[in-house]
Amino acid sequence: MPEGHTLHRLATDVYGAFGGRPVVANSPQGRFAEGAARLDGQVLLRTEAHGKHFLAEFSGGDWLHIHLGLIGKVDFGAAPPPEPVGQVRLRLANDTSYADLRGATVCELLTGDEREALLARLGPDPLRDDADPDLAWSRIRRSRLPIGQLLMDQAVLSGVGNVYRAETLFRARLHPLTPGRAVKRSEWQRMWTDLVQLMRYGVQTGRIDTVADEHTPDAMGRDPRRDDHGGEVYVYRRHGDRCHVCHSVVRTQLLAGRNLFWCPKCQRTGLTRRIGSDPASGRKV
DNA sequence: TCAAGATGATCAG
DNA sequence: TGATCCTCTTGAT
Repeated sequence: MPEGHTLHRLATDVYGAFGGRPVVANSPQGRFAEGAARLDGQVLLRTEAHGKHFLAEFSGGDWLHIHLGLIGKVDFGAAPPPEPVGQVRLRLANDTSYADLRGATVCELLTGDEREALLARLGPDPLRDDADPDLAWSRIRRSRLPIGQLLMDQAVLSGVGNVYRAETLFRARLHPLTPGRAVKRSEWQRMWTDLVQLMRYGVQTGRIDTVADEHTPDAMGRDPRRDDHGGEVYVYRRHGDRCHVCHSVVRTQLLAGRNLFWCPKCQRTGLTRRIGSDPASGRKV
């Protein structure tokens, strides 16, 4: 679930359900009992998302900070809330709604200064209007690490997870193991523009759909993807299946502990460029 | 019934 | 690089 678009939706949804009013807060599981007790009765002033981090400002001066990690989730429902099911770290409620947080890797209260420090170590977020893609570029162009690894580094840019990484690299026809310093500036600019567009669509729909019109199930006469909440994709978790474009078998490999997916034929660009050479002379394969 | 994974990140060595 | 944490779902046994 949680890539950047999920968190931006969450910020909107939490404010929609609880904004401008006092909340009832508790921690049925007990692990956030102190923090919840502190929030209880405070007015929710605003919510925001930066990359994969959710932040909410309360009238008492506290910032609620949530990071969903790999498995965290928030479920909304109409009041009155039922008995909590499973491990509910935090429940927010009012007259009309409730929301249950489960499985987050971070659920804590921050001061304003701590929030600032958190934001200072995040790279630009394609979903934020104030984001500067050049900040990410200045890191990428100097790094010998694979672009596939840099895209997932939240200090380089924030909000991109494994699905957007795989898909944006496919759409750029760039091999995920291309060293950052062998990526051309024009390629980076196209990828950033693409990420902005794909992730905005994700915020609107809650789905990650990355295939062009001519590659949809309807257009190609194949069954729609049905395994998860994701939409139609080119390579993410499609290893062993045929590429929609060239019919090669999609490959997978572990990189820095995460699964990488790519098409060996469509994504040959960049792989053989020599590190340190003039990017303009980078040879396409 | 139970282990393995999963759209994440941190820490030790 | 590997171990670890968080929770729930899926698929094998």
